[in-house]
Amino acid sequence: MPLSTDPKTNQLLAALPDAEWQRWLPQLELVDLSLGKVLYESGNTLSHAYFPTTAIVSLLYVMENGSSAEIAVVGKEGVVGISLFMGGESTPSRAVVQSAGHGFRLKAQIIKDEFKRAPVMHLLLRYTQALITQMAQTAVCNRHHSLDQQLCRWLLLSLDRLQGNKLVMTQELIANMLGVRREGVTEGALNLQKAGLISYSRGRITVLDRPSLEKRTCECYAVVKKEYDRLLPEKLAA
Amino acid sequence: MPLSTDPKTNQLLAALPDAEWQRWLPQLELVDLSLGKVLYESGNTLSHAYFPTTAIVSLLYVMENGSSAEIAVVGKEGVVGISLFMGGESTPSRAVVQSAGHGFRLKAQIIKDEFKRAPVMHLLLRYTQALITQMAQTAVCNRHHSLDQQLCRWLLLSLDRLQGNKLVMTQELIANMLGVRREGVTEGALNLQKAGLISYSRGRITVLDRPSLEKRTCECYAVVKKEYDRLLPEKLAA
DNA sequence: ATCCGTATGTTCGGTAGCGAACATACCGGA
DNA sequence: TCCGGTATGTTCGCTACCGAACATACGGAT
Repeated sequence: MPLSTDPKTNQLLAALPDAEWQRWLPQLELVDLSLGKVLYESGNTLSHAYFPTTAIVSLLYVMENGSSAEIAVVGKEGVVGISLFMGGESTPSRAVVQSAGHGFRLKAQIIKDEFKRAPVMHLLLRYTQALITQMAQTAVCNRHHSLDQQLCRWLLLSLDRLQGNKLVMTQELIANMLGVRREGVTEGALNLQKAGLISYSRGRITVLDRPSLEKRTCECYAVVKKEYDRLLPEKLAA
Repeated sequence: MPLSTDPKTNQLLAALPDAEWQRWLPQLELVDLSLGKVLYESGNTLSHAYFPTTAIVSLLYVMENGSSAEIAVVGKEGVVGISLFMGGESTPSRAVVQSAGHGFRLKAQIIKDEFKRAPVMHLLLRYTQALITQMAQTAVCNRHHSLDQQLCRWLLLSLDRLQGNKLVMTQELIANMLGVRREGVTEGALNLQKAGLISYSRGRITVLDRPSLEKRTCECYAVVKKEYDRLLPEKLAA
């Protein structure tokens, strides 16, 4: 029977190759994870990575208006603080203990040292973290924001991934992407057209007033954009 | 002005350290990414990683009933096929070209070889992929499933991350996690209690009939569970 | 110049979940 | 044993979005 004080109750620690296990064991610190404890706050640099044994930790996205959505749960199968080895140092999410228990933690520097040896990987891992942010924000946006706002977000994100201010994209396709009905997209697009922000015809969309689009969308766009810019600046320090 | 036939239009390729750039360049294959082209299908092993230059690719989760939701977009800033270096080989998502254009691809084996050198990382990256699946599925679930189903999913995911069949958790907290009103959770919990699947009182929930809970939830639970089991089996080949 | 496929627009009833306000009832501590 | 705080239950009107069915109209191909 695994005890909460046995690091190997955590399945990741249990699965460590022997060499790493030997290196890490003396550094592992048993911690009490009491209900509501915040392991890291949105945007903060992490001091430790946490390996829960008997606790559950929620990864939360908190909106500007305070409403929130869980984007993932971490328990004895995982680790809290993936940004430490993803290379991004922080994430726009918050980690909160959702069910009290124990776990082990490892100083941030130790985790980071472990990953220092791989050069290319850093680049791709940083990108991965940006992608993960986008996914998480999508989940939150699906929960909390209107179709109109999501449409703006989607247009902006798509524009950022191309050059220019035109998109070749039918409303039907956009609806599939957003997971809504085509009619809903028609309505949203009409609103934007009436407001003079975009114009479109048979699958060709032109963005006429990007600043207004950015004003109209929810915060989700900015969060994602900011993370991409942070993690993947134009001039990447290789 | 970046051309679609210049690999460095893709920002990840542009940011490669020189050594890797020299190694990869001869292997990069220019490909035409036409609208609707499927770069990989849910669950399939990837043959290539794709670095778009002028195309946009959507990562889609497709539900059993055919409805779908985009969980992320990839354009010139990124790469399609992160599971290749995450170690999971495949994902339960589909990648579809959403805006025609060009890109470069690299054979799967080449990407994998690049990452062969790092032992511990494999473990954590596999875990990360499982976590990503959970996030993506959360986004889809938020969009398409009823609060009742999401509640079942949430209970099951939480149980999997602890031992036993009890949870210490108020409905208020669950509501925060799911990003819904507490009243909605109350209603859902009542339904489950009436049906004899759970019992609860003042923050203590006991699951009485787990199989029925699994029948009642949406497919999202199974998808996530399966990915965790696949990527992190009890006996991990280190 | 016309035709047809496909993209877009419109309407209608139905419903899940929201926001707000309030009612009950359990449990632990004084 | 009683009290107070907190957890749970209930109601009401409202709105965004759904599903379905149908109307219009653009624009490329012949």
